[in-house]
Amino acid sequence: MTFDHSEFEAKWQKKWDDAKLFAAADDSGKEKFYVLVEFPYPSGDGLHVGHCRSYTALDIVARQARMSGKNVLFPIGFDAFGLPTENFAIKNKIHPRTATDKNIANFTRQLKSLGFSFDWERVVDTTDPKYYKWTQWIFLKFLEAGLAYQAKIPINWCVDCKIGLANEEVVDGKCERCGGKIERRVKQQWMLAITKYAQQLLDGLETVDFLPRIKAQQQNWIGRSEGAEVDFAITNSSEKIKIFTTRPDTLFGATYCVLSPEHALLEKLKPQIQNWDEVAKYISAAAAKSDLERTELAKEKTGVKLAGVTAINPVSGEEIPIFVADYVLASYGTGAIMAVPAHDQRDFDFANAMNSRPEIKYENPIKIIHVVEPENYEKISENQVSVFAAPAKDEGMSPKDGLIRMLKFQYSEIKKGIESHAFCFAGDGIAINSGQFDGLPTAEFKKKIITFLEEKGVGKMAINFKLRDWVFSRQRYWGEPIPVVHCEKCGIVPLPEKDLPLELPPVEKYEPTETGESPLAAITDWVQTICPKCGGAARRETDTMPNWAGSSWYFLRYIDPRNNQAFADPAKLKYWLPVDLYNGGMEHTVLHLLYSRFWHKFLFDQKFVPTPEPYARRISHGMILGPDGEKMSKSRGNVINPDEIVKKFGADTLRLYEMFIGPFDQAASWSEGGVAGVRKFLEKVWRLFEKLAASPNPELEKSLHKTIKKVSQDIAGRHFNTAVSSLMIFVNEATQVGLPQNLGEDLLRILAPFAPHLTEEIWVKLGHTTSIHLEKWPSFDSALAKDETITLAISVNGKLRDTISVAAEIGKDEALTLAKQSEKIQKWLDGKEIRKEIFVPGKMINFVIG
RNA sequence: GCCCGGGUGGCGGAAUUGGUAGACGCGCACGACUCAAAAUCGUGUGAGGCAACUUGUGAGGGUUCGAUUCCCUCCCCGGGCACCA
Repeated sequence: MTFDHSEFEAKWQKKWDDAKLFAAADDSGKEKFYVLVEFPYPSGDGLHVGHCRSYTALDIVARQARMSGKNVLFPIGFDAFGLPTENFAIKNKIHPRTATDKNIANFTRQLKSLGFSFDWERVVDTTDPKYYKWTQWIFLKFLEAGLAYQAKIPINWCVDCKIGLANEEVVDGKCERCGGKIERRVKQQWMLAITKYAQQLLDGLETVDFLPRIKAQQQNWIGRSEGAEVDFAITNSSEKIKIFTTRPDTLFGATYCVLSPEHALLEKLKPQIQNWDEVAKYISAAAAKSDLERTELAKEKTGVKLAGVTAINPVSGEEIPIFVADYVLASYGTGAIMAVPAHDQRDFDFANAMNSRPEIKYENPIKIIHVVEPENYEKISENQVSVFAAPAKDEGMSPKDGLIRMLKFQYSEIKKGIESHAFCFAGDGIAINSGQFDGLPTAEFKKKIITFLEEKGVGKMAINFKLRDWVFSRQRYWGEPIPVVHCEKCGIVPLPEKDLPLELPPVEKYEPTETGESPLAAITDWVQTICPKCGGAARRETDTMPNWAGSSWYFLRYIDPRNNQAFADPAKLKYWLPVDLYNGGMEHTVLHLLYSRFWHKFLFDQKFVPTPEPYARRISHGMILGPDGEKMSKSRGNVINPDEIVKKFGADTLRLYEMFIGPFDQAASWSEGGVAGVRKFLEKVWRLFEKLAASPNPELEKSLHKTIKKVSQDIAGRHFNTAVSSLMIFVNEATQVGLPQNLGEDLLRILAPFAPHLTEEIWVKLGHTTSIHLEKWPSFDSALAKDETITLAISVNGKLRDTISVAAEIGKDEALTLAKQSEKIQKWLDGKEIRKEIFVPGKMINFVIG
């Protein structure tokens, strides 16, 4: 009557495994197709239904590609270094190696229980020394190229994890993993110079097919802005302030400069700064604040005016004050700015804050000089303007009109030479109060002023990125050891290649230390070593790599996973690269995805890989939320365990349900009822084959061809939900009229990638001796997939009034004649003049009447 | 504030070179089978209306013979970035 999935799912999984049915061949004459899913972090919690969504979708793509004659590489592995395992190991007093092996075994069991067509011959594990030998090797290449370096810098220190973090790992001022507090700590750290690749990482995005939101997020993170670097001379000093601005056209309005509290110039100017005590106090107060505090307290701007030191505006020649203020960041641009309070919101706020202090207000208030007038007042948006005090409300005038009236009045005063402290305008426009440049539109002004500055030797065109170099050191045990030694004589000495891998030593205690040193530092006989260069005493580096290291190149290792001479054979790399389709979570867009593109671009420049980009196409799946519509979490108690669904309903049901749940790239809530509905569909399929129809059915054959067409197109477009629904429609129809075997076999073929176990079981029951998964993907006959008769909609004045059934190829005249014969239509047309008759072939007719 | 998504029945969602809104599934109602229930099968199901018909895709405008789809203004939800000069 119905089927018991437990009777055949495990059976087929084992048979496919034993037969190595899905192993990719490196020497195939077929067209290659590399399908990649982000390899999981084998956590103690086991597989998440979110993994299943991603893996099932790409499994379908991989299976369909195989059936269509492609040589498919669909690998899987484990990204197993990382904090949760280490913390689990510490808590339960077991070695992280043991915990990792156990977790990998559990994940493998779960992945196999879902029937994914992974190539199990190519599994990689980032914590395997045979694997991380090459992670270390790539690190040494970075070192050789000068892109890995040590720096003493303030880093993001997670208090709970006791570990330094990259900027990318800090979310809302908190640790990306544990959500704990971040402190600033100055530490000697290994860095990777990802900023050297900022432009390439940006340009590369134009050459690949990434989902628009992924591309936008990467662009956002890289944060390129174009502008100018300008030197401001300092009175009575040979020093100068180098500033970066994106608005060099507002240079005539620069009425003060600001240095960030960390700026090196402050120390140099110390002898001239008359209020050094006050300045020093401000600097140390700023240093004590965390980044989060700095931005949280951003509402009120603070700062100190340097007494006895001023700068010279290079175009106006005006002497202007210098401030130190923490609204200027040391890490961006040159760490110093020219401030244009008339055209920058932040500078305007700061100027107002300072001008409210009596000692500044009465002595020497900050000038607010407007140098840009809006070109078209009607077009300005309200958020380009900020005002010191809201203008008086006028009866019957919209806020925007009030604003425009105020601006027009203010600018007429400004042009009379009166300074206005009332407002700031941040938009583009036409230059005023800018000497010879008056009348120039913003864009043109920018070009001209840069040329002018270059000729005068006080500035140049400049580009800045928000992207910072990658903090690559971690002070924990469970990561790849950084393969260098510190020699008193020779300095930093890389380990020779023959000494790789540098394995993690066994250790008694892998707890993090309070001092912020790696647990490895305590293993004296491992730390103390000899210098490979001079043979003298040396100390090993005790920091390890971040968990992003191993995942930055794993897709390369899949191509040649057992190679001991190289990370992969160049000929194999040339055959398989780039990855044709890569799917993963949105949460990795500015972490893993950016890092791995960076590593790949570096390896390309070093001629180790044949393509400049690793991934030709990147897509992303939406999250699966709990039945309550909230993110699944243990504390909410809304976690769905795939094991339970597989046990109760079967792997095919879980797979099919997760495809049917909604559009692949959008978030979707779990629904128990939906799972049951999909299971019912599969039972319907089963019953259909228990009693096949004897006679052929041309009508049903037409439907089948339509279904083949739709499913093929939907897999290509990754509309898995509608592919499932079209399969349901066909099965419903077949249930009504009976399914002949020849049509049933094609149904099984197109259902096979979705429900591999059930289709294999039925296939064999039909008497076949080879696997359905070796079958050819059916092609459809366009003539059969087309309808001979169609329903033509007839509307009057755009409103549907009747439908008629006609031949698909019907012409306009004939259709109109038939339409006019309809009683319903006659009623609407009766006594009215037909002004227009519109005929859309195959779709509809519209009568426009008076 | 800026940059991406998204807003359609009781629910998940379908339909966009503009052309019958609500496919498919869930839920619900009724019917068949059954002593009964479950399962299964069948019928119906946006709202209002006996019906003719009216109305309906976040709100309001616009273009069009015709708008979920295109344009303008705005609201709400989700994600990312944010004192980035």
